[in-house]
Amino acid sequence: MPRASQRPRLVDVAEHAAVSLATASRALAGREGVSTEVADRIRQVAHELGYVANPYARTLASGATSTVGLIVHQVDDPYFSEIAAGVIQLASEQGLLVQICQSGRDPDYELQQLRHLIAQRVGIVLISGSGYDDPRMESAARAELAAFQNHGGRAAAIGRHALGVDAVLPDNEAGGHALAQHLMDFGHRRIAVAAGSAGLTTVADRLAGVSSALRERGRPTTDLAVVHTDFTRGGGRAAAEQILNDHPGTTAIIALNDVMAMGVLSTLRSRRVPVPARMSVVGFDDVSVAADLAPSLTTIRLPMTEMGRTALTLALKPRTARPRRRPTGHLLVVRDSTGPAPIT
Amino acid sequence: MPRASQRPRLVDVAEHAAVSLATASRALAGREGVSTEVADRIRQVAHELGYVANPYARTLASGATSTVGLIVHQVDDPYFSEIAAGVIQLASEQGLLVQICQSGRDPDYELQQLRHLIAQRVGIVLISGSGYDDPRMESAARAELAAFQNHGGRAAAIGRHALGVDAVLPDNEAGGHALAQHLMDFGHRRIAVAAGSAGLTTVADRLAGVSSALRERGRPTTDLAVVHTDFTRGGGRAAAEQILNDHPGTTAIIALNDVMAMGVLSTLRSRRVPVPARMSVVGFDDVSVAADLAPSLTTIRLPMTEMGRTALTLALKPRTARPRRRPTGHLLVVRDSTGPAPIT
DNA sequence: ATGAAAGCGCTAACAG
DNA sequence: CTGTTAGCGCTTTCAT
Repeated sequence: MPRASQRPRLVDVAEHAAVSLATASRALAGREGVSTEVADRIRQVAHELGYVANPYARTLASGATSTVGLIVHQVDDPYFSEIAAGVIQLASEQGLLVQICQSGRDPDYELQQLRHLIAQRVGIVLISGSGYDDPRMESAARAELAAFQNHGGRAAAIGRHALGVDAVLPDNEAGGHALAQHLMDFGHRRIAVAAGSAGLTTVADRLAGVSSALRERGRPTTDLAVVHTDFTRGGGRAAAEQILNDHPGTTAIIALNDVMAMGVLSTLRSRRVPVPARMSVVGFDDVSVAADLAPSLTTIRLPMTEMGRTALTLALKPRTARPRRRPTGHLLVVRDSTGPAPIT
Repeated sequence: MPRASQRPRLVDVAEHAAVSLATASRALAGREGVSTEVADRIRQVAHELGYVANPYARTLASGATSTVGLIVHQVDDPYFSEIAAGVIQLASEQGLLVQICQSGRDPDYELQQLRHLIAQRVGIVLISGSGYDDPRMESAARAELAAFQNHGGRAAAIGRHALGVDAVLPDNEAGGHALAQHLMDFGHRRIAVAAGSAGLTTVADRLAGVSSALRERGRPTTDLAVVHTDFTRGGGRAAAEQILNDHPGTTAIIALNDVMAMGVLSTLRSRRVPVPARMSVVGFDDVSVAADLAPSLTTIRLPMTEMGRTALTLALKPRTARPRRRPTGHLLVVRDSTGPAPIT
C-alpha cells in the first residue's frame, strides 16, 4: 500500500526555515516564545510548502482532539437535520470537524454510539433527542459522560436534562401549554393528544404543559384523550386512526411533534375529515416544511439550528461546577390548521 | 491538564495476556501469524479490559484511516439528509466514522472543505450534490481528488460525473423525460420549467430530458418556458411568480427538484391557483415529505438513502482503472398534483 | 508462531 | 528566545 500521505511534515518546514522542530511547532501553534520575525518566516514557509499538520500525530502527542461527535436519532428527520446543520456550521467556523452518528431512537444503540465516539477520542460529545423517563436508561450514559468529562472531554445535550452535562432545553412544557390554550381559545373542549412513546421525557414534558393548561381552566381530565404511539409520521397516522375511532367527539388533535402532525394530517385527509373545519390540528417544533403542508401547520417554533450552535458553544466553554442550562424560548405560530371548534 | 485518556492500551492487553506487543497487535487486527489459541486469549483479555484501539496512534503508525468524509450542500435539505442517512448507516455497520461538511452550494467553499477533509487524512471522501457545467469549477476538485487517490485515498461522488472518481448517477435525463411525457399525456401543451441555477449539471441534465421528450412529440421549443432561479424552495417561489406573470398560458410546471416544487406550490396557493385543476405541478427526487404536501406531489423517485450506501460501497472497493458508474434508475410516482390540462 | 525494535509526525518538558 | 529529546500508542519490518 502506498504511504497514505506524501505531504510535507513539520520537519520539512523546520528545515526550510532553518529552525528546530520545537520552534516551528510553537510558531505554527501561535504559542509564545518565538520572536515575531522568526514566527512569521516559519508561517510563510509552511504556507509555501502547503503544510497542514497531521491531526493524528498532533492528537497522539498532545491528547487534545479537535473533532466533535454528534449523536442524533435520525439525520433525515428534519428536527435533527436542522440541529445538525447548526452544529456543523459553527464547527466549521471554528475549524472543528464533526463526526455524526445515528442512534435510531434506540437507547441501547445510542449508548453504544456514545461509547464508540468516546473510544475514538473525540474531544466533544453532543447528544440530541429526547431522553428517557426510566432513570436506568439514562444512568449508563450519564456515567459514561461523567467519566469522559473527568478525563478532559466536554459534552452537551440538546433536549435532555438528566445527563449531568450542559444542556440546551426546549420549552417543552410552556409550548404544550400554549398549544392547549390556543385550542381552548378557539372553543375546543374535546381535545386529543397524539403523543409519542410513553417514556420519552420530551413527550412527558409537552404533555404536562397541555394538562396544566386544561387544569387552569378547570377542564376535567376526561376532556383529554391521550394516545401513545411512535414519535414518527407513522405514529401520527396510527394515533389519528385511534382517535377517530375511540374518541369520536374530538374536535382538535395536538400532535407532540410536527412529524407526528404530518401523519395525523395524512390520516385525516384520507378519511376526508376537513381541517380545520371539522378538526383542528397542531404540531410542535416548526420544522421547515410545517409551513408547506396543507393546511399549513399551527405549531410551536423551536430554533433548532440555533440550538445546535448553542450546544456546541456550551461545550467549547470550560466546564462549570454544575451543568449549565439554556432554555430555548418558544413561539406559537398560528397557521391554517387551527380554527374555531365546529358547532354541534 | 489531565491525560486525555486513562484507557487501557495495547501494552496492557499484551501484558495481561503475557505476549508481546506485536502479537497482540496481530491478534486484534485478525492478521495471521498467531496461533488460534493465543489469538483467542488475547481477544478475550482485550474484551475484559474494555480495550479499544486509539485510532490516532493506529492511523499514525499505519497510515490507514477508518473515517469517511462526506460533503453535502446542506444537511437540512431533505435530499441530502436522506443521502447522509444512508452513508451513516452503512459506515456504522462497517465500523467507520463519518465526518460531515456542508458546502453551502458554493463551489469555492466546497473545494476548501474537500481540502480540509483530505488534510485531516480521512481515508475516503464522498462528495454529493450537483456539479457545475463550467469545467474550471470542477478541475480543481478533480485534481485534488486524483492526488488524494494516488496517495491511497478513495473517493466517490453522488450526482456528478466529471470528477474522475466512482460515481452514483441519478437518472436525471430519463426522469426529466418521463415527467414531460406524463404531462403531455395529460394534454398539457404550455409547460414551464422552474429550473435551478443555470450552470448546474443536474439542472442541465434534467432539462435535457424534458426537451427531448417534447422534441420526440414534435412540439416546438416555444411551448417550453424555462425559468432559472435558485435550486431551493425560495427559488421555486420566485420561479412560479415569474411563470405566472410572463407565461400566463402555462398549464403545467415542472420543478427540477421537490424543494423547488414546494416553493411553486406555495406561490400557487397564495395566488389561489388550484392544483391540478388549473395548473399541474411535478417535482423531482421524491423526498419523504413529497407525499404529505397538499396536493401530494407527482415526482420522480430517486433512492437517496440507497444512493448514499452505494457511494460508500463503491469507495470501499479497490479503485479500478477507469471510474465506475452506477446509475440509480428512477420511478415516476403519480400523485395528486397532476391532472388533465384545463380546457380553454 | 512470536518477539524486539524502529518509527509514524507531532508536542512538551527540560536545557541552554 | 531557541534547541534537544523523550515520548503519545500503535503497526510493521526484521530477527529468531
